[in-house]
Amino acid sequence: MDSAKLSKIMKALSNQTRLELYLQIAKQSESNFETGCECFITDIVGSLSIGAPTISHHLKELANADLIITERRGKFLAARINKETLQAANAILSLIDK
Amino acid sequence: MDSAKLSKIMKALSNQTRLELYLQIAKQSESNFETGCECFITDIVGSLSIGAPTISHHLKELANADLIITERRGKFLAARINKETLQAANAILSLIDK
DNA sequence: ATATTAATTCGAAACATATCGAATTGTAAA
DNA sequence: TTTACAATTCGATATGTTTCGAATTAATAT
Repeated sequence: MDSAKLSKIMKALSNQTRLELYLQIAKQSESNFETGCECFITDIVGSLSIGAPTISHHLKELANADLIITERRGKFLAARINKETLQAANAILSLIDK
Repeated sequence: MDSAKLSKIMKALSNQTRLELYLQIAKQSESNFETGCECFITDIVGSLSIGAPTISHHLKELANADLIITERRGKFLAARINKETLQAANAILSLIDK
């Protein structure tokens, strides 16, 4: 991974609200192992202190950085962590503190 | 580490130029093990395509996020990686892709 | 002392981001 | 087929960021 890609990932996680959104998706995905590690956004909306339009915007940024994968399930939106991206980023940063 | 702190770290690494600056400091520090893993900024300036004022600004952002530690050495500025911060951030992200 | 080099500060311009309310679209339920 | 709910789009505003050039400070060398 090059620095352009890595900086994009960092940027996606640089906003506190967006980072919390990402961490929530990660947490929910874990506890929903049987449903393919997915998380319904509607279940998160209430716990973050921002409106739906902003959440929609943040989700797009996370997806754009390949940090999450979203899919519509009827009326709802499901999201899950894209582990590959996080692992690749981790790999680079781990090189530094060896 | 809480999400406020983690998002600040991410923000500091979210700009490509600033990330490259950080990675350069990491690289230089490694090869200068005998000098306390320090890196002289003046040696980096030429390799980045931005002016000195901007580098000064970026260094402040990195130091502000506790990602690097800087110290004046006479006419020059020395910088080194603050491993604690990176390790703490890595620890959180590693929890996700287990 | 003066000139030189490294780095910082300041002010400004250009650009990007976060957030909102209102209006809209997509889907399912009554 | 209306109603209700989840999510998105749009336009606007306020705020933050990146970068620069000019001026300044700090330290060294001539």
